[in-house]
Amino acid sequence: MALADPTRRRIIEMLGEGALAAGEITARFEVSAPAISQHLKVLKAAGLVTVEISGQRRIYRLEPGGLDTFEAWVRQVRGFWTASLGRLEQELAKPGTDEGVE
Amino acid sequence: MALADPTRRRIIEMLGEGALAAGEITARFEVSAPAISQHLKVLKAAGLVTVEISGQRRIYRLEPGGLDTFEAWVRQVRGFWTASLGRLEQELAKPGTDEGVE
DNA sequence: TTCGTATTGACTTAATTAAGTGAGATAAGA
DNA sequence: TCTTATCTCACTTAATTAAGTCAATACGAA
Repeated sequence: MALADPTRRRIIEMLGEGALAAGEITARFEVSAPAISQHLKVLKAAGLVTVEISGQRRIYRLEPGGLDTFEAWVRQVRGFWTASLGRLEQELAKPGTDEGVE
Repeated sequence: MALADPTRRRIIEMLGEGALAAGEITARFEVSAPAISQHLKVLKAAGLVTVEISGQRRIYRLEPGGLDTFEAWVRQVRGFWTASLGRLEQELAKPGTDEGVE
């Protein structure tokens, strides 16, 4: 699941405040550039973010419909009144349920 | 010309003492990894070195016939008695003569 | 239950590709 | 001559792909 990982959720939160280049996202974490690159790949595959190539940079931004789709999915699975990302943590962390929002 | 650049000649000298992974070559210079990667690409295109992929590593070694071909070329161009790499420096450094040994 | 044995997933290291910069050479025009 | 425009080439930065490690989970057999 794309949002199972806390690092990916933090990326989504960051992008909520505005678009960022891959390198700017990496700078905000302690892990390596490839690690972030791989997270971004998952988020993109799940339809949660989009990329715009600008010269040497890759600008990542939130896909407007992406979180809506995710929210709808969450409601369906758990009921919308418990749809807190924090409380879903254990549920989402279960492996093998990785078909994502899309 | 593949051997016009002193960095590339130093790489060839290093490989003369045995095969090396790309990273080991990089470690012996002060420039960035991509810079070395690009030099290795030129040397490979000129038939002077070969690569063997070994897991995550790329092992570079001298192509046995490569320098022979180069030497023959040098003799043809300058006469074998003046075929010192040092004295050819200015000649080799001329741009636009980049068809190489091959 | 317990003990291998897979599988998953986040991560690192190794290396590369792609894009852009800057210095030196070349050539054409005023 | 001077100067301006173009080209080449070594280089850097930005980002990624590929390969491998490691810990946690899941799972079937003894």
